[in-house]
Amino acid sequence: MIPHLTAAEENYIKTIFHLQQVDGNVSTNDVALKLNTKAASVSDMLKKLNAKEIVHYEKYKGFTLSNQGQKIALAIVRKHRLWEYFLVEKLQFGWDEVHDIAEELEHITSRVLVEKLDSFLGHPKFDPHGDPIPDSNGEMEKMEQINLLDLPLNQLAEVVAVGSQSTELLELLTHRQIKIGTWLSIHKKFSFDHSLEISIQSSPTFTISQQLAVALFVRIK
Amino acid sequence: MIPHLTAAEENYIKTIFHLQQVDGNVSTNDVALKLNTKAASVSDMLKKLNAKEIVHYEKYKGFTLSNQGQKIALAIVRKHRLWEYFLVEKLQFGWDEVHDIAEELEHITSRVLVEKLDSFLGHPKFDPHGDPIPDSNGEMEKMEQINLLDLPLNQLAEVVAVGSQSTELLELLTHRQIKIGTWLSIHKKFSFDHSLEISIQSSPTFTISQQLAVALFVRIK
DNA sequence: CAAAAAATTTAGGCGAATCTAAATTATTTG
DNA sequence: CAAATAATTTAGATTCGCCTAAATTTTTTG
Repeated sequence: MIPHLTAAEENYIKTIFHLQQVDGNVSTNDVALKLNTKAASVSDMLKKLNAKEIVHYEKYKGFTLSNQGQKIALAIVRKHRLWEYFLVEKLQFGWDEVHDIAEELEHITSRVLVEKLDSFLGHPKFDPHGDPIPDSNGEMEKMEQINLLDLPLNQLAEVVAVGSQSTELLELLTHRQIKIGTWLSIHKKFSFDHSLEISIQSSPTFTISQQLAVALFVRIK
Repeated sequence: MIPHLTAAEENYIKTIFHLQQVDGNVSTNDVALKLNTKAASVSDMLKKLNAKEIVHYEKYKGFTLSNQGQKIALAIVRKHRLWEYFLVEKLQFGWDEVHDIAEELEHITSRVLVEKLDSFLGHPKFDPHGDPIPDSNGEMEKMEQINLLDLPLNQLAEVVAVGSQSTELLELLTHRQIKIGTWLSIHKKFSFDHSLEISIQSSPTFTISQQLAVALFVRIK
């Protein structure tokens, strides 16, 4: 049913999946760029994935993941995000340090391992960056998230994702005591510099810059 | 300093290390047998490992791990056993189920991951099979272990290792409530069939077969 | 100790994944 | 809309790890 896949094949599948998410159309060059490889290598791999019916592909005409391919992609994303959750919540990594390690861990093959890890972690729904973790059927929560800049005044909202994974952002958010799951509301918006006066939970209000606000995504209750 | 190693190279290093433990002399054929490969492939790999100064090798004359090679081997063994400990203690795997998964996990490269995992697990000294876990310097506890058949009568001793990792053995030990760390003593030895009457902790005495006894290794306080 | 057996290495080849350079097809634009 | 440009694919090579078959060296043994 599920063909055996090498780590390289899995990386292509995951990359195509993610590129499809942001813009339905994916090109050979896009994939090459993301994977730090050359367009010629992508062509080679597309032929292989086509033979395994993981992508629909006609040369020079483009390609998309098959249903089969989508399922595989979701399984890989599931593993990646569960491991990220493990690394941050159990091993005390910072969220900016876990991506590369999870990139390796996601290729461990045991299905039982994934399910036991999921149980051990308490079936988390979101990873440390606020991205949803697919369940074993590939279902995941849709996040109706909006940028903090678009949140109405005095509307209580929960931080659910961040726009980047840089160390600098993490440092600032840690200092401000903001993390995924923090509830906040905006008291005032200053149009001059687009800074915001906000309060989190029951603490005193403080001000955040426009640059910080664009990096935060929230969901209304 | 440490050359980059592929998973295949690491597997050869670990195998040579283990074979050296039991019998100082290791042959090309031994390695081929352990790795389910052919002698010709081992020769190929030996040339590569020799070029990287991981083994000392002269053709037709034999080979051994260099100091460098030993260090690498110990680092791999450390990772393997820490992951086994994690799988059994945290994810509730049976000890007979974890070997193959740990075989994959041991090739994850991050050094800081290993140290954080070690902390998270509480710096365990022995893995679920009773084998010692090297520390980050490659040091590990020597186990002065003897076979249960050689334990003197009425001498209290701790189960520290098992001779096989079969499901059948695990099933029996679970039923008998014996595991790594269990304290026991022998009350009587029957020379007819080499069965033993033993007691664990403060429970009533019971009898175990010779076959079971040879599979158990204990250490005297 | 010489011939047979066993162990080891070399030679040559294969599939996976990558690359560069050249060829082909699609797209853009004057 | 034809020529230039961009995107994509093919051709041919390379490295890694493995294979089989043949050659070589070591070890065993009659």
